[in-house]
Amino acid sequence: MNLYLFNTMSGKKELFEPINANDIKLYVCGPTTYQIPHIGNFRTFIVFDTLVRLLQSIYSKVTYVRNVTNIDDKIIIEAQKHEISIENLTHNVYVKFRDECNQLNLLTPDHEPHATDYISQMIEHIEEMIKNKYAYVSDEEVLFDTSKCSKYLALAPHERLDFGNRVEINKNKKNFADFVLWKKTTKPNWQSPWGHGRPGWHIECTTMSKNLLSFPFDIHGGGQDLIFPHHTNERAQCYALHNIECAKYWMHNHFITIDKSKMSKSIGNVMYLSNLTKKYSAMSIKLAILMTHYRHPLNWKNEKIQEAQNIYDKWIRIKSKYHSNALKIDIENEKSKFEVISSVYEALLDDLNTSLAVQCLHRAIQNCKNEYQWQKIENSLSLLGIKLEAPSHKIDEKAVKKLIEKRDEARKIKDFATADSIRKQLKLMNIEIDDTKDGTKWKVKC
RNA sequence: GGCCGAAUGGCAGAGUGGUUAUGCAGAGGACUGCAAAUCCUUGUAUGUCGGUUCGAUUCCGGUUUCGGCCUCCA
Repeated sequence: MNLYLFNTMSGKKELFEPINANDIKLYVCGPTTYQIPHIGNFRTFIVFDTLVRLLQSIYSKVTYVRNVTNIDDKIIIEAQKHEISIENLTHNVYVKFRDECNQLNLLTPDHEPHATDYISQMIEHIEEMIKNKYAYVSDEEVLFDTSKCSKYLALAPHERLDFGNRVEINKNKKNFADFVLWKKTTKPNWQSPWGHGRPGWHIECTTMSKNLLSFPFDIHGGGQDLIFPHHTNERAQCYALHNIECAKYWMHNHFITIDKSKMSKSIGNVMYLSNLTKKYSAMSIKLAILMTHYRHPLNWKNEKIQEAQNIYDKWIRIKSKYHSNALKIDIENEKSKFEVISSVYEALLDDLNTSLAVQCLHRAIQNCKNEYQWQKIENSLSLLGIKLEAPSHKIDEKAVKKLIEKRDEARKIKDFATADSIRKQLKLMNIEIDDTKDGTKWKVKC
């Protein structure tokens, strides 16, 4: 069983060979909790959720870390805007974020470190970098000296470091690409050897990954836009501390676009899960995202979610067939609980080809003959983190049954006008009915 | 400007040097009082110009268009 992953570092699909097969270590850059993440942000978390599930199916232990950046300029601005404390803002956003993760059936990471819990370790690391001559202190900040890192642009070889005309030049910097490790500020502030201030963005991830996973770890993931400068700088910082690569494999997902423009808060073309779930189920939104390969752009359209919703609804209907005993067979042992559709698995092992995996699922579902095979299909779906569950609504069952009885009576005396009007009434209650040989069945519309 | 990526049927989207996936939508049929669902049948595609090849959607080169990164970013 070989897992191939596209490594940004080499620009190629590579055979995944773990550093230690007894404990696979994965770090994914998580949300900055100034605003609830939009669906584009969630693409990353959905993609790496699938990766973690796949890794868990192969290896006995997977340590998954996804951080929470809870200190950042944007957070400070947002808190001021709403006249609330930074702690309140970041906590509120984090709670909502976790709720949306649950709706999307995302695994809870083994560690979800909050940046503010690691300030003292960040300070230690910055001190060490200064000692190793990779960092220097200016009037305003502590800066990282990128010229000391010979392979600084290894992850992003196409970047150029001579575009000074595009950005305001910071006179304190020795090199244009140098970045901030510690910024001297009064609000919010932590004490440090360089005075009051707060850490730079890049050191946060380095410190958290070092503390929870140690270097080097297996996989570092995130959105494509983090390649430069964030991940480039994380690499550089690890070199400054240990003179090694921090991660063996770097994985980056492409963006969600709307009208071909990247979905981003700065453009303002964002979609939020809470809006989408008013019309579509969270699972079908997840399915819609997994129907495109993670390294390809995903242009968001309502038609696309509707398609996923149609597919998901159909799967729910098919599932109910296998729970009706009609096709039940004896399952010999517990084995089928762990078996998956091999074509689905192979697709996932090939650089997480979730799109192909869904297509293989269509075929498997089409050919499914018995409950044993259905179990394999559900196992395969769970590799994608997709649960087949009809949404639960508060329904007055008695009222529904009464209406259906009334309709059946009308049908018996061929009063179809009354029968149809009752059906309309039920439809308004979000109830779908189905006239079968065994009588009228009803269910809540997905 | 530098670099990178993409281009496939109505839509979405994989794979593949030769038999042209798959899904959604559409059309026709079966079933049904009518629906819904289900089943059967069905059409349409590889941006453009060259090259390599017996054969290219696939490999190579040019070109066009779109998008991304270039210290806000998933």
